[in-house]
Amino acid sequence: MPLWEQWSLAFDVRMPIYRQIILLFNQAFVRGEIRPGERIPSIREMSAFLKVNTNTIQRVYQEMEKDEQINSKRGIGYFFTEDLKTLEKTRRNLTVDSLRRFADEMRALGCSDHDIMKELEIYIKGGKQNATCS
Amino acid sequence: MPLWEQWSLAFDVRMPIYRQIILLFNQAFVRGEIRPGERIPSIREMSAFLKVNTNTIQRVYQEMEKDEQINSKRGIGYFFTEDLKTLEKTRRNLTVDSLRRFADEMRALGCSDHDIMKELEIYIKGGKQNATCS
Amino acid sequence: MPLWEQWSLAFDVRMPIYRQIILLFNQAFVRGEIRPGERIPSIREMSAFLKVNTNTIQRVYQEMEKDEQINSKRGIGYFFTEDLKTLEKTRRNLTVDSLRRFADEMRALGCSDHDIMKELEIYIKGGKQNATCS
Amino acid sequence: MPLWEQWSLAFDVRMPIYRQIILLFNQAFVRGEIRPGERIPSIREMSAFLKVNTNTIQRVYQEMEKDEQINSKRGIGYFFTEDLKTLEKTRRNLTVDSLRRFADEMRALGCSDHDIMKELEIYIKGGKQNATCS
DNA sequence: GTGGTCTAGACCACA
DNA sequence: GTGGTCTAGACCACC
Repeated sequence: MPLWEQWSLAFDVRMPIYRQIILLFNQAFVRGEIRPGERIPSIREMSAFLKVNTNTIQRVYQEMEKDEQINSKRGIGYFFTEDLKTLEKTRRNLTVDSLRRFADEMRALGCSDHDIMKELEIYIKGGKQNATCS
Repeated sequence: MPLWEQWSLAFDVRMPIYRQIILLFNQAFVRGEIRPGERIPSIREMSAFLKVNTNTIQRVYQEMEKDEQINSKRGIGYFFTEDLKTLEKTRRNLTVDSLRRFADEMRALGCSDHDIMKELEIYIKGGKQNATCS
Repeated sequence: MPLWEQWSLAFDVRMPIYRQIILLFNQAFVRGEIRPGERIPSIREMSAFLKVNTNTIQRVYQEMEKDEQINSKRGIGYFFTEDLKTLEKTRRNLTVDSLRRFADEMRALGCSDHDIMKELEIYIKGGKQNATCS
Repeated sequence: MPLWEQWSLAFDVRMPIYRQIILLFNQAFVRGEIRPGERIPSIREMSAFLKVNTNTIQRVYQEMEKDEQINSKRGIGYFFTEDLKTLEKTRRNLTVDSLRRFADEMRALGCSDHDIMKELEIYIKGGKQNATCS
């Protein structure tokens, strides 16, 4: 079963659909579930898989091509880049974005650095309790 | 000097102005910078402070009222709730939202729980280097 | 203890405060808790009791005087009417208003007349269960 | 003929237009005149039908979305929820609101439970006479 | 085309 | 003065 068939899209959670799809591609790429150089489905196939408009997929591929994550070969299809530096750059970008946003949000709530670590530890390990956050 | 005079709004960061303002209110509320029961500026005052339209502030206040964080008294003004449970609920909501989003994002990149903690520690302590994330 | 000291006002439940107060007066009048001809508190006393603006009470008394439920005697105070027909008219008005509104609302939900009776019986007798309403 | 084309709005009956529209939607929903999952007219269509401003409809739809009665899909439209629990919840809310308000109003007039049933029966069956209400 | 946001400005009832 | 509602119209991103 193709990887993307199990992707689920959240319509309108303040992130446009085409960005959600790009993110899912990137995450699968970083997790190693897409091999460098691998062919990706055509726009029509993909839009059928995800049940979204072809224009949306069109835009997804355009943006990913602009970021050099995929290459189009006219008349053949789209292929993931084989450049490992791109992979690494993607990983870094996604990681530091998450880290920065998370740290900023917690500090805005008055949490000290120590609190943040503690909250996260509790959340990951325990499940649902959280500390007092100063 | 009023608290809100130093608030800065980032126009167009993929978050509508009214949501940004709500977030700023909530964060100040959680940090303890707003006393329960305190009166908040009138719609007209606030819109002058933040240099946005009165309707935008109106919307902010109405949404916050629906979440029971403030109460309106017609012809008098808006007042923060005195219910400390609301404060606690707000804190919890903001905290677990951040935690969940962060953990989900990192796991989607293939990070183990141990990796997540390590990445965060490095980010907070060190500055910008990050681990390899498995 | 004066009757009105236990009256509670709901700020902003889509019924202006002055109307709420008039309603409370009328209900007490209909229930027989106010004797015809009885003196009612001055505007200043009443506004102190209910913790509302004197203008609000002013309006309450004006409207009630217009409806001939109270009479003002200049320099002395306000007094409830001694006209029993007024009392009866008030009772009728309040009753049919409630009945009509209730019946209209239930019919708008698709309830038959029989359903309405049944729902009401269940609500009054039982507490919280209600029928299926067709 | 579309359902909503026969809806009539009462301008200025102490209930804002957007609330009236929400109520009409809810009542039609409860009466089963709207199928779960059905698409509802676009904001612009609806504002043309009812001859009110687009913003008013926008507000209607947003409030209904927050109550989980409809879902928005950006660039596509609004759709009624398919969750039957929401339908049932709506029915219950509207019903018990009516029941409670009615019972409270009648009791405030000094009616016993038995009187209330009797008054309602007379009103529904007979037309306009009402009992004496103790 | 759709929904989403924002502005400017008006009017109202209320306190 | 306050909050509440509504309109007209603009602009945007998205599908």
